[in-house]
Amino acid sequence: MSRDTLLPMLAAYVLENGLADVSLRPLAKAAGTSDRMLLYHFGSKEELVAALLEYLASMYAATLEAAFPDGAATSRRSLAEAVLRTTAQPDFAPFMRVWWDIVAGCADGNAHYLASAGAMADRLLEWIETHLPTDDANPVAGARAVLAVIEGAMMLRTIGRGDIGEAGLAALES
Amino acid sequence: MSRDTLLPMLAAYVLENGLADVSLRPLAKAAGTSDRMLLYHFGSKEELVAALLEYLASMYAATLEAAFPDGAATSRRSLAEAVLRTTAQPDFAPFMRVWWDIVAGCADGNAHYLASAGAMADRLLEWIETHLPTDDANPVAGARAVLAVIEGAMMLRTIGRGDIGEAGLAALES
DNA sequence: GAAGGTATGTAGCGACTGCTACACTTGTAG
DNA sequence: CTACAAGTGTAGCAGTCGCTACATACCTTC
Repeated sequence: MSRDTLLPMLAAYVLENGLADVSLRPLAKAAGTSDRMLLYHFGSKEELVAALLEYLASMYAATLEAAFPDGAATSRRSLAEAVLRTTAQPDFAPFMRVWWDIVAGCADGNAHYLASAGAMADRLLEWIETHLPTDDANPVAGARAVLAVIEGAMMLRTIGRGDIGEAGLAALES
Repeated sequence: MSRDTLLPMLAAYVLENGLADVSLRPLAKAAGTSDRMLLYHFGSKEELVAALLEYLASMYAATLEAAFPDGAATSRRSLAEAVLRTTAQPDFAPFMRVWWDIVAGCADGNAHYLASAGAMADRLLEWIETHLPTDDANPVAGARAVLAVIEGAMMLRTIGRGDIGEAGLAALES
């Protein structure tokens, strides 16, 4: 049982139960070990969470290409719609919950959370940029516009205002 | 010492220290009372937090008109920029931290958080709608577009990617 | 076979959590 | 003046938290 064998199980537990209120003993139980051993391997809870965030970010990067529709979109808006549709799938919900825990952690000023969230946003931005319509006049600006609208719509959906978010996609029609 | 005299002090403490990990004893100390009395007045921690969320939402509504620039904007984009500029002020930071705690709570499925967050989003949407350029062709759709882009930009700023959010404002140019 | 690092189990520390039991003082209504 | 509800202080319950001390295995290297 090393970090590498532990991390996938820890990540699975966190995706199922959230990251905000995670504690060592249930986490250890889910991974078939003890809090004692988690601290042995990771040094402290803080370092464990940092490793976990890094792992989640890499997991996210690996999943991106597989989980999201591929091929170039026909418009900025349809690309945004496709991403939103994908993140609305039930299997995506656990990740979304963890995502907002991470954002809240960033708002608290936690550097580990900031690094992880930034990496994930950058990865999605890059993915968007490569999947814009091939005739997009300004892919760099376009990707940022799409990302901002997507994230806003995802947040609005999270707080029960998905209708506003969907209507907001109209911002991408130009 | 009733609920009504307690709530402003409790809200002040939460704005200073976040909502996610709040606990009764420090909260009581900040309000000059005891955990015993908080439970006496509110029944349970859950009901206390529910009352607090409602209070924060009403506080937000009352602040909106005062804190944000008034008058009609010259364009959707300049309106979004003005709101973003306001929420970037340091005095706004405490509220933003609590805001992301609330969003994370929504992602957890907490009904009280959902109600509060929804109310605040609706209020901001309404404010945006009334401050759009007077010649906006479609204020209803425009307000939703502006809100989605704003929220996305705020989230990106929170995770240290404010540059992406600002570039994303270009989505509002049509 | 001795030595020494790696790994693991058991037990417990002090601090904190939400909450409650009990006693006590008020303020007010009959 | 009495009765009774509202309000408040003290103390403590059972549980969880991150973390540590201590002992014991194992497995490799000399």
